[in-house]
Amino acid sequence: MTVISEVGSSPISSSASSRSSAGESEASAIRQRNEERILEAAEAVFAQHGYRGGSVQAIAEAAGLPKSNVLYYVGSKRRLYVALLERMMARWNAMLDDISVDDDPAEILEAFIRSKMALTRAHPQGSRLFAAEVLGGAPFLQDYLRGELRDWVQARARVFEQWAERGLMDPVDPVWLIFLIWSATQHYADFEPQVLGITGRDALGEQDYQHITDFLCRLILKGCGIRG
Amino acid sequence: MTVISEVGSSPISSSASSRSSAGESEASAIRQRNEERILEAAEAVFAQHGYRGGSVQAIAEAAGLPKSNVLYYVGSKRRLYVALLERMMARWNAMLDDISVDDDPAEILEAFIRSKMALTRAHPQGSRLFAAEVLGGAPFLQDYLRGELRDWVQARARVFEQWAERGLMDPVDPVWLIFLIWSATQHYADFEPQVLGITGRDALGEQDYQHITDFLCRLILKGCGIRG
DNA sequence: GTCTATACTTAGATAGAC
DNA sequence: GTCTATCTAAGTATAGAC
Repeated sequence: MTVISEVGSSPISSSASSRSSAGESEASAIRQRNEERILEAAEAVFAQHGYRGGSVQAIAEAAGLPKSNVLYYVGSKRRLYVALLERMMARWNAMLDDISVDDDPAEILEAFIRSKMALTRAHPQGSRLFAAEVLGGAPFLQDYLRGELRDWVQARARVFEQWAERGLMDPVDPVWLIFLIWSATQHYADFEPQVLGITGRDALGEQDYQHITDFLCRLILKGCGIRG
Repeated sequence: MTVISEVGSSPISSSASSRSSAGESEASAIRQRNEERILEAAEAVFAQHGYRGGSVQAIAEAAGLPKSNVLYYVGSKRRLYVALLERMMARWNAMLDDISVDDDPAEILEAFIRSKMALTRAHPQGSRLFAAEVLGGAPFLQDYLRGELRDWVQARARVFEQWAERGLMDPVDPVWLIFLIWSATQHYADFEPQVLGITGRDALGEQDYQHITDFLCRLILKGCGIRG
């Protein structure tokens, strides 16, 4: 799975492999530790400021390391950014499991909403990173969007259409439906300051996410004519 | 209406006023022309890269002016950014005022969705600028979100609740409903590369927006139990 | 293998030329 | 009033020290 085309970059924090001695040595403890810190820090910084706006300096400070040290581990700002995007797309792909026409629409659609919401909830920074990348024109993710992800959406769309033909749901445009679900679920991570500002809270808790998920499931299923 | 608190900045391209001679002179033709170019260019650049990532250099190139010249007109990068945010928030406020407090839920809610969609459609760059600002933690817009916008949402929420009490719609959480509408409508501008990549088009036309708007109106109204 | 001093480029801003 | 040469800070990256 090579999500990003632009760069022939060997992933930074992949399962194994290092350029050190012969073949398959594990990364040293200190390296592993520093890389983890860097990845977390960088995800937050890039999520907040985008690729251009996120400085290695800011990442270094957030990771508690000298700037030059960060570059030693990750090679370049670009490679770091790509590694983060790949990590997030891997999470996304793990969520996109397959379904068949014979499954129950209500069950599947609800699982769809819930898993997307869980992904957003589990990785809000990754969600924002993705949002910033797309907002900036998706320079690194274009191929992924036009390829893998598109195929998945089209396949899913066909299933929805068949459900509609069988009268199991309204004949809504399946692609717009998928976008609606994605946008609604992403919103609580990506626009968190707006949500918090308007609701007057200082954080969204597990309960809030429960309520929101239930609300979305109910409204969307009903809106599609499932469980009418 | 002072949307942004941080800076005591006199707006750049306001209706009248200039620092020149005595009082109320009109901006010179050349100034007006250059400022317009700069505002448009800057909106695009900040929308793409955020505040930090958007360089004066990039804005200058997009506007067809030397970098130093841009700074002469706008004073500073910060002032320019604030002016753009204020312009966008003014549009937003104009939209919010537009929605009358009628008594027919279906009519109101549909008008709500349509006006928000029209705003996004009319100013996609402004929409992305706003998105980038909020994604970055809304450092400039916090007061607006916690103040004006919050009040508007709360007032509107109370109306929705009264409708639910009268049995005119399902008892959905009105604030989550508003967020759903905002996210769904914003999505087509903010995540345009994703939408285009997946649908395989190279632009969304007037027809697409019509279809999407109709789709959203139908699904959301039905989902709330209006026109059940 | 780990880290830092140094190089070079671009950033935002201004003082001064026209 | 309009515009540009110039300044200082911050940016990424690397060559070389430990």
